[in-house]
Amino acid sequence: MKSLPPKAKPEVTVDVVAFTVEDSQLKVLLVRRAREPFVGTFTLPGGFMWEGETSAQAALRNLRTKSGVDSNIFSEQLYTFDDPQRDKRGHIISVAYMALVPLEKISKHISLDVKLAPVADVGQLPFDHSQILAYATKRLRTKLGYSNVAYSLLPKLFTLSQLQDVYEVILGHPIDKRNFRKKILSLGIIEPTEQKLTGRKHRPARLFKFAQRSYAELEEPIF
Amino acid sequence: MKSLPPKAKPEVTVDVVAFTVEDSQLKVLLVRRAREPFVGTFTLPGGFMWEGETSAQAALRNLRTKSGVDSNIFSEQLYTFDDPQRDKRGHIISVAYMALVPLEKISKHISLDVKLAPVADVGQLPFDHSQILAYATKRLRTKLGYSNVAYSLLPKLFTLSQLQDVYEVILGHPIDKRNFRKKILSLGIIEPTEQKLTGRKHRPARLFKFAQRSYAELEEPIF
DNA sequence: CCAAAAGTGTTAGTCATACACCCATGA
DNA sequence: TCATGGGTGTATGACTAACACTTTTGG
Repeated sequence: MKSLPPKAKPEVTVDVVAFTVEDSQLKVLLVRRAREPFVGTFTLPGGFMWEGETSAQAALRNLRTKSGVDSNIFSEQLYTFDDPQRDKRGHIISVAYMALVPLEKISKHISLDVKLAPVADVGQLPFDHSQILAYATKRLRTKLGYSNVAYSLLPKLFTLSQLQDVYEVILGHPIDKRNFRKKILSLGIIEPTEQKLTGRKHRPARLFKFAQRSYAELEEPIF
Repeated sequence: MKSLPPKAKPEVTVDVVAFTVEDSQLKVLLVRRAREPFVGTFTLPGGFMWEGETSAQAALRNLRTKSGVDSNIFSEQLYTFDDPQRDKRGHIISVAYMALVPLEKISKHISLDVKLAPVADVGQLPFDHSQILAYATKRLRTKLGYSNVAYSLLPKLFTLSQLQDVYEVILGHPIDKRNFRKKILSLGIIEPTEQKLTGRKHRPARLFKFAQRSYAELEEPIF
């Protein structure tokens, strides 16, 4: 291998894959680019990392300034994408983050420049954002299997059917209702409340809450 | 949050956690630093990433130039460590890599400046290298459970006891010999050969090989 | 013949899976 | 009273975990 000039250094950006579940579909937040390259097309929100901040801060800052989504959401670093060709402007590496947001915290920010796209049919995204999205989707699926992350996609109170829907949508296959309830309750990560969800045209569902609304890994896998 | 000057950018380095198994212990490769800060102390091999190369290339390049270890080893990106305070010289982020090396490929490079330290008692390392090492150790443990990575720590031919030793050392607990053999053989990731390992003062062991000597993830977890 | 590691099956318990009906409500 | 989703138990098969003795070699 040739020695390149040791003083030429790549620049660092962050990109955020913000997921939510809507209408029994896994969706990702996309924003319209304000600049070249790819002005006007929808991409993952992202931008340059600044000196003095962490990439995690940069990720949330970019998510906030580009989409308005803010406040107390789950996020975690995924992977650093660094193919020298990934951005035509030069060698720009990207630290990718995944954010999980309950729908209620996104809806009000939807606009002409901020949209939710079903992951199943986003099509091609600019840069290597399709690759980043694929990586994030896989990570989310895996993570669901050994942690309580589902809390970050649901409101404080939810029904078991809503919870099951989150699992089915992300795992991509149906789950038996009785087995799901047995399993999830035996893990002790959620607790029943006295409240019920009424006003639907069927039997009211009991509302549950997560025992802990912060990330925790489980001893034994769920699946 | 205040707007920092958008043109100040962090610099990018790579650090490599190179594991091997020796004497029934998980060990990590450390090299003596040639420069300030921390001249003369042992740290993970690493260095600046250059423009035009990927971080994966930078990781293997640094491993090679600082320790001599080369040629066809397993490596994967772990995580990007980016606390602005992690390096006193300024905001320098590090893309951490894990490398897995069979002992035979390391031994000849051991010297006054290159050593193997048991992970169980390395003590504190400079920078945030202890944190990086802890992260790598956890990743390795997890990965062992759903992939064939063990191949990367063993010679082409090995006995079942050697393989079991790798698992026990990394997982940190003993495994029942009969159950281990049953399980690992049922997965089909290794195959028996006709050869035996003789010359020991006990019954010769059959030698096995991995069906595939490249990374593969398993359908079902091993543990 | 002794020491050392190699090699080999069975059993009991636990866990995952498959499966169908009644209930409470709003319209 | 009908349509809709909420809520519940059991039985079977599969897998995990625990366990001890014989074999083959070198010294």
